[in-house]
Amino acid sequence: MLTQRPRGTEDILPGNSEKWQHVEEVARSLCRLYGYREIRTPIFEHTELFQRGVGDTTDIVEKEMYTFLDRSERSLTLRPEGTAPVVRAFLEHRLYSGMLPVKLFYIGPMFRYGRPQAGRLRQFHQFGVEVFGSREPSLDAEVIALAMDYYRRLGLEGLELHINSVGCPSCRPIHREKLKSYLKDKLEAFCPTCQGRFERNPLRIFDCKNPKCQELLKGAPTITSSLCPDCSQHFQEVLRYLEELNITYLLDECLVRGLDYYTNTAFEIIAPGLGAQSSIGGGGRYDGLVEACGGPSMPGIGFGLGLERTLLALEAQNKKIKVEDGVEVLVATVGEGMETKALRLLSLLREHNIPADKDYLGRSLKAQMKYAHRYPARLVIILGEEELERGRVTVKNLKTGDQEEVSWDDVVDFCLRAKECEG
RNA sequence: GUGGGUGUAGCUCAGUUGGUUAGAGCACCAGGUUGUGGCCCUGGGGGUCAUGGGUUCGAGUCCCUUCACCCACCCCA
Repeated sequence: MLTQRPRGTEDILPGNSEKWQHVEEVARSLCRLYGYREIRTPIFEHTELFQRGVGDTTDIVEKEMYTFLDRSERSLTLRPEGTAPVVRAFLEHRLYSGMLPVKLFYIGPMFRYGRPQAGRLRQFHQFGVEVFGSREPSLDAEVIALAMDYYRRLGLEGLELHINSVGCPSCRPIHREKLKSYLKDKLEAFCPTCQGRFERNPLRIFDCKNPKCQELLKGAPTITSSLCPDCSQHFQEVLRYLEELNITYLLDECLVRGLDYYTNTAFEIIAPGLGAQSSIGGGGRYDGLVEACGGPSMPGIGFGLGLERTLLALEAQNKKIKVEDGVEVLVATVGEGMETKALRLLSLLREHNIPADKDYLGRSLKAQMKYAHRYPARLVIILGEEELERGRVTVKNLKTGDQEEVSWDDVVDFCLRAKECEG
């Protein structure tokens, strides 16, 4: 269908686009406060970047990527997430050879092919940050604090911060094996889904909602108990810093992030009451990713927040975003030959940064007044033959209904003053 | 990707056991005498009844296809 947008995409229309501008503006100003600078990477990248960066056994890479060949037979992919492209740019431009740490943020569309649902689109938007060059636990705390601060400033309440440590390449495999050997002889009793998870990602079994599976999991080894001393200490310090910052968290040993590159700290932010798409953001540390992408050994940490879901959460909590609309002045005309004067007045007002507009449908004065009210406009300047012959115009304040004649030369000043009064 | 629900004007919905030119409210535009909004009155524009096919003398109404959205799962943002 020619007039139908592709499945899983959205048009952001006036009335809504202002809300997007708001959530983006809050993100930008917050990043400035925290010392993060914006990076803009391409919408598409070489397919291999995501295969290596995200992990080629992940669902994202296996079945959710928008991959295509360009005219030179290069395999390209619309970015499904923000971290791998930022890492790529970080390496390509050798940002690691400058001042560390490098603190970056991005806002933009991501693409994943899946069955759409509310809060789950094929083209969706994320606000994310990435920091390279430090493995200090205090940085983990800052990154999490930034995410929580963002939601707080937007007015969201009752969010849950789930946090866990997924260990490092030296302790995670050990835990994985411990868990598998524990589950091995009980496997028959688990639900089919969990049996499938056993080989692919045994840690995911903890996620199962089936009460029978949960019962069977009691007594299973937890990741916390398998962490190596370094990881364990790092995690404890992160938690301590969070407490110092008064950020409440939920220790969630079931939390396993879906992307391969995470190490140590993993977290997820949940907005209860959003249905199945209640996870509005998440992130974690990825100390091995930069090196895996061919760069130097360089720790990293970041998060990605879903903007559509954030907006949904705001709506669910009845947090209205003020939409700025209307104009300061609407110029109305009466009689023939007023067009030129109206255009000149408009350009004069706009030169003085007074938002102004006029009717372009040749409406009667009555209809122009109605238009002004609907717009809405604060002032209407009426250009009529009678006044203009005396070098004057009529200015009507729609809020108070007051109306007075002002000389043409004073109109701009008059509007500026009126604007300040109501300012 | 799996299972289920829904689909009539821009929006919210009517539409009787299938039966003439498919309706209402809101919104939009114009009038209600000659230079001033909200209310009221009158009129107007706008729908291939999501799509393609089938059953029937006849389908918005019954059956199937496709598409889109919604819900759950999978996964995640």
